[in-house]
Amino acid sequence: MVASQFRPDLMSVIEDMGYRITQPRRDVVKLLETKPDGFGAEEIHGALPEVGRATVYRTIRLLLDIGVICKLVMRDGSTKYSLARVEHHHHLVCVRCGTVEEFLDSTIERLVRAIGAEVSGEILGHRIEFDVICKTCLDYAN
Amino acid sequence: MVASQFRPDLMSVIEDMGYRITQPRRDVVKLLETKPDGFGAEEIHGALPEVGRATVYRTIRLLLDIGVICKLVMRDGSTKYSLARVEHHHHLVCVRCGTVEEFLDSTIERLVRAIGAEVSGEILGHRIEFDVICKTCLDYAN
DNA sequence: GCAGTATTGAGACTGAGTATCAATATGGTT
DNA sequence: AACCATATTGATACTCAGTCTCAATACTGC
Ligand SMILES: [Zn+2]
Ligand SMILES: [Zn+2]
Ligand SMILES: [Zn+2]
Ligand SMILES: [Zn+2]
Repeated sequence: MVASQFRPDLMSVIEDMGYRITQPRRDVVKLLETKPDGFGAEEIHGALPEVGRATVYRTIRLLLDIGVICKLVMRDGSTKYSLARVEHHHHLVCVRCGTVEEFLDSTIERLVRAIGAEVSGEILGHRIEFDVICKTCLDYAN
Repeated sequence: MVASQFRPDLMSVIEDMGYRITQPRRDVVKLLETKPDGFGAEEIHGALPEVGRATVYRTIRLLLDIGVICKLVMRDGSTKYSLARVEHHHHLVCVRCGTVEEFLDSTIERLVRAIGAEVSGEILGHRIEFDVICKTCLDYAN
């Protein structure tokens, strides 16, 4: 089971994968559903004193495994996790405020597939990432 | 000064940037010029007992700053550095042997520029990375 | 060669993430 | 509703990559 295009209840995705529904998992998931712009692990931990640090990291790993969040390494080297709304997508990351936006473009996907034919070896996957200054930050600068 | 298309002597690039020519820097640069496939920082350090660990990391940072190597975060989370032969390029990373190959495609660059117009906000840069099984690993599997 | 400054190296330190393991919570069963 | 087997938790110790500190040393311009 994988996250659908329509953001189902994350807890039921976890359950469907055969994992148990626990209070810590509920807490973490509930919190990150309110943070669509990407969040750090320690940020979650700080906001949930009742959940152990190890459990926060374990839950993040679990959510990564089942594909409902994505991991992003920012330009400054820090790591952010962000809810995955759609299955295959890329990211626009604002270098100023850090906001993460998902990005889809069928043309680029077609091209990427075409490149597979030209390249020696077999392409298994790809990642595309844009460094941007988002609309909000641009407006704010004026 | 930035690395040219023709891999100039890295030491002179360093000198041109106003940094001093030192033995540790010579050692690190010399070693990594023999490792075109990407290398880890500890790997360099292990191979150069006469150079301090901090200096290895400092030299890597310096080379990143002047743009003659690139930093790659592998799928397993480990970090590799790899000589940059050409200025703007992307990477084909073999998920089996870890070999890093540089990749250029004018079509994708044109497309990426075109996307800039469609997107709200301003695109500053991009990164594209392919996970592949390289020719050698494919052949070896047969 | 000298002076002034950039660089070095040993080692302490940080921060993200993982391993350990006894204690606890969960879900299926009766 | 209590019971059991096991998945999960949390405190803590640990690892690993990378950075900081600072006294000692090496460069470079003069
Ligand atoms: Zn995403
Ligand atoms: Zn894609
Ligand atoms: Zn490269
Ligand atoms: Zn490009």
